[in-house]
Amino acid sequence: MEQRTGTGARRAVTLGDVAERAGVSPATVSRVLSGRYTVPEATRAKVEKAVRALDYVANVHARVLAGASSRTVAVLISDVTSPFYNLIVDGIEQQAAGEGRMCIVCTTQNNPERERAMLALLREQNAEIVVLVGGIDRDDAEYRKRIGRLAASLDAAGARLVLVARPSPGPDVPATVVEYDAVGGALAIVSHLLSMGHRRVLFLGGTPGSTTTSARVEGYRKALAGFGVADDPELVVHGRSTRAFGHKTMGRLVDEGRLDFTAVFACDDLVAAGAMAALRERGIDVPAQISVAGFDDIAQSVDLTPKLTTVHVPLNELGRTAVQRALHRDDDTADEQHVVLGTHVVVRESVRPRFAEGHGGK
Amino acid sequence: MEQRTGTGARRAVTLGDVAERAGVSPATVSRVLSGRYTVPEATRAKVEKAVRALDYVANVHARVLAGASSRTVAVLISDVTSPFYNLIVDGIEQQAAGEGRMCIVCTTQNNPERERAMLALLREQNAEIVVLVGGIDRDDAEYRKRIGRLAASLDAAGARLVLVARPSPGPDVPATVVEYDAVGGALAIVSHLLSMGHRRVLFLGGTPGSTTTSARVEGYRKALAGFGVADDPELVVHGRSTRAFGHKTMGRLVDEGRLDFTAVFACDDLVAAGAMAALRERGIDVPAQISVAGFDDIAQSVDLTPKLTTVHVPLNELGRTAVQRALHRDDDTADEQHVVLGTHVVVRESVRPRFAEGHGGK
DNA sequence: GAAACCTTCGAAAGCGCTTACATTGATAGG
DNA sequence: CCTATCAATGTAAGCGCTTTCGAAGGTTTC
Repeated sequence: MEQRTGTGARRAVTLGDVAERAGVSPATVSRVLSGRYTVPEATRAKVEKAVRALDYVANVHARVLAGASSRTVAVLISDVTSPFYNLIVDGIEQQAAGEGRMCIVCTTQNNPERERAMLALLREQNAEIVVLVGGIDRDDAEYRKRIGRLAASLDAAGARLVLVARPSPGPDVPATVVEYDAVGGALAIVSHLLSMGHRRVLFLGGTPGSTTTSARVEGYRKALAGFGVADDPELVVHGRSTRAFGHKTMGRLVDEGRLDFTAVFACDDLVAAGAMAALRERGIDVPAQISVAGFDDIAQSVDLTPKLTTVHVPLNELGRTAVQRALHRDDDTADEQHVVLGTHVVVRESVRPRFAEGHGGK
Repeated sequence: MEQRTGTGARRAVTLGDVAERAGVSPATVSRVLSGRYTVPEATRAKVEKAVRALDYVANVHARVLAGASSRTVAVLISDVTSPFYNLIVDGIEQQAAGEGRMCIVCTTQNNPERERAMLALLREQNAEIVVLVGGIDRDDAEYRKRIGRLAASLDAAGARLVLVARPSPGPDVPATVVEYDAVGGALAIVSHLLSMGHRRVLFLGGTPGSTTTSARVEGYRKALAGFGVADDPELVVHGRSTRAFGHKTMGRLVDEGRLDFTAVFACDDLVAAGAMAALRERGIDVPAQISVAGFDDIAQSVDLTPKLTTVHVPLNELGRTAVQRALHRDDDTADEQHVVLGTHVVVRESVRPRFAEGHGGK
């Protein structure tokens, strides 16, 4: 517990208090606590008893200042509310906890200004590793320079930059990168759509230019090319990756009579959910009239009606792997500092062959 | 950026480096940075220039150790993945960010052992406020004692304990408590069910004994009493608050022929989602044959089929209010340290009058 | 029984910062 | 012109810890 001086001023129990109570020096207490020294059983017992009696907890700030590791993993995401980020963070936290690390999770709310401020804060925190999660809006030279600088500065401070679900900024940047195969996933699911006879496939959602979107569009185009289908720019409609966007935009498309597609590849499951809701409201049956496919395989996609056919992304594993690789980058067992995890199509109910039940698109 | 000495040892830029470069003393740099002193414009400019030139960021640990505030909000939840917690954390982060605070989010993974360890870690962190989110498994004397001790110890260290969506441990405990009206919400929605003619209402899910469950059960019982309906213990089936539990248990109930209810009040929306899926798989129509109501109003409840009738809980506001009250507890404007936010029924499609379409329950 | 060694543990420096106190030079008052 | 006053800034202590260094005492070796 804490002690109060007569004036009401307050201070926490310090290592010195423990030392005094145990009848040893502060140095000995520190040694017992660190656990990395051989301390005779008798001494250790005395110290541990005093620690318990005083309910002592060390002051991290002092500990870090004196040179110990902060044993902290800092995570920066744009939005706590998104299931995509959640699942990644969950993986990060599980692994971090398993390795005895704390997690600091911060959000940028999609505000570049805030991202910058947060990064500064995280640098101050002396985190062991700093994890940046999720795609970025533009992968340009300026961004690469910034990230390179950040990586170098963390590296210089003995910390490690980790990029999860975000492309590598280059091989010479000292960072751990853990991505998933977005192009492959998009290629696979759009091929699935095409193999079911669909020829006009709407690509819906995804901030234009963002790395996440680009990869998914690339897979989409590759699939079209593979099937010899022309790529109609009219069929790519970008926007924010939210349920609201999917809902609003699909509604507008239908209302404007632009229903010249028989399948939709939504940039992610949330957009797919919105789009399906909009179609249902207008009496258009999924999948009988229109097939819908998503991306990410978030938990709720099995609760959509029909159950969503989508691309499974190993989100939890992404998080776990990132922390594991970053922490053990000296071990020869976990040496790889750029890993790409595989994705795969999960076939459920929202995709059906074109004209399967006598309905056609349009 | 950082500097390297010849040996490859590394150190970050310190305040002293800035001072040297600016040609002033460390104290002056500190004064400029803190912003709470009148420093002549010329000096301030010199210092700021040096700060920028060296890309200096202060070391929080040193800063805190020397007595400054950590400006940190620590949050403890059991699971990042749950939409209920997410939305609360989102609110906490928004408010914290608005007030210039960092957030540290930790999870206990529902492990009491881990919760204890985390609490110790958080105490070490010298957070300004420590927020505990969500109900607890048993509100007994032992728990109250523990929380009382924690509150006192934080208070003694100048920090504040905040309880969100968790009942108050007593009026004399120095803590900020922000709850929602769970009993009222449950009362309202079960009354809604009863007013639709349902008489046998299954209560599904919720860890038995947990404060969250207890409050919801209490509202359920009150509603029954209000309508003069006997409370059949057979109709209360507890379990974990997950989709999986709702799915499995509802499936089992149906398969065992225990379908002697016409409505279900699920302890939360996730359980409702699972239950609805199980019913659908067995060809039982919701809401024609069975009505289902949930609790929490998480985002995905509008994407269930039928759209879920549920109780809206102001999760985001819960988070924001908590931080705001805890931080401004001296202001007379925000003085209230125990607030209960209201809940309300959101009527959607999953509840229908009993026998509405010629179907009966059972 | 002296030399060599090991074990145990205390003294003290120092991590990077804030701040109470000291110092300086300028301005004002008598 | 000397001193009181004040603004500007430097000096130095100390926050609570880790860790190097060395002292003290015990054990082994020949």
